[in-house]
Amino acid sequence: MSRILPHPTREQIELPAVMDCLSDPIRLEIVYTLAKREKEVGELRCGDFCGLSGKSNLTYHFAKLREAGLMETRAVGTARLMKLRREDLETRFPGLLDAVLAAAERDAERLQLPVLEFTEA
Amino acid sequence: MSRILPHPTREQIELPAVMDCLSDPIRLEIVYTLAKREKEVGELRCGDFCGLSGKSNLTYHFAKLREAGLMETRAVGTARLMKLRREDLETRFPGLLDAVLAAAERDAERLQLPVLEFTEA
DNA sequence: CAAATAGTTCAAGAAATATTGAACATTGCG
DNA sequence: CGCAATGTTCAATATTTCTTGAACTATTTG
Repeated sequence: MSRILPHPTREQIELPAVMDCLSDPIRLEIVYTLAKREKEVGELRCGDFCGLSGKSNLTYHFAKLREAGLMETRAVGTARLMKLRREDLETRFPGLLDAVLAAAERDAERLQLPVLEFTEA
Repeated sequence: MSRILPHPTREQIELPAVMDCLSDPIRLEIVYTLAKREKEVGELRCGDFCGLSGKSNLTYHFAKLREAGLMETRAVGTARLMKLRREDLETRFPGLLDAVLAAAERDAERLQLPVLEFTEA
């Protein structure tokens, strides 16, 4: 379990890698969920997505998202807390993430995205 | 050479397929070029992209773009004329294409996209 | 310390994508 | 008609990407 997870700097974020991340159903759902719930809870854990796939497969997708610069991961105890790199993405590619999220929202049903309204704790 | 090329209707355009198209360097360059040059020349031909790859490979990528609903292809004589389905994309996923194109424009050099300023005929 | 929890790593296999080249089809032109 | 030009098709291969499970590491808790 590596202590230091490599993240690209803002400038190192590449468009094709970002697009590729968002073209995969599992990763799109992760990003969508992260975006939807970041207002309530700042960060989510790996385990919050166990419904999507097995743990090792999730590790794989999370690595892709992190390496592409879409999210930031920090280790806290035995958990990994993740959040979207909204600002970096917005600075690097203005409007892109929002457009994708809005598109996903529109097609939520078609994409079988989770219904995440007011999940009051 | 099939006479009838299948295109999805506007409503049938799927987000993951669109994102996937735009995550491939060759296809992104095609879309970018199409977008940049549609003001001068309405449509481009397959042959206009021979620099990118071999003809049969281009046929493959064009099919992906067409089947994903990003572009429209019509046969004129022995040529295939293609154009972006801007309106359909804008209606279906507002702001998405523009955000991607703007991102590509910003990174044109990094992505090694062709310099397409005023190519006066 | 022992057990439980959370996630990683690695290797293997499955599946999807991309690339090539040779043969073919259509159309335009002399 | 016959040849050149423009693409398509198909099959084979190469490459990449995704998925799985077993073994492992680190951290917390009792």
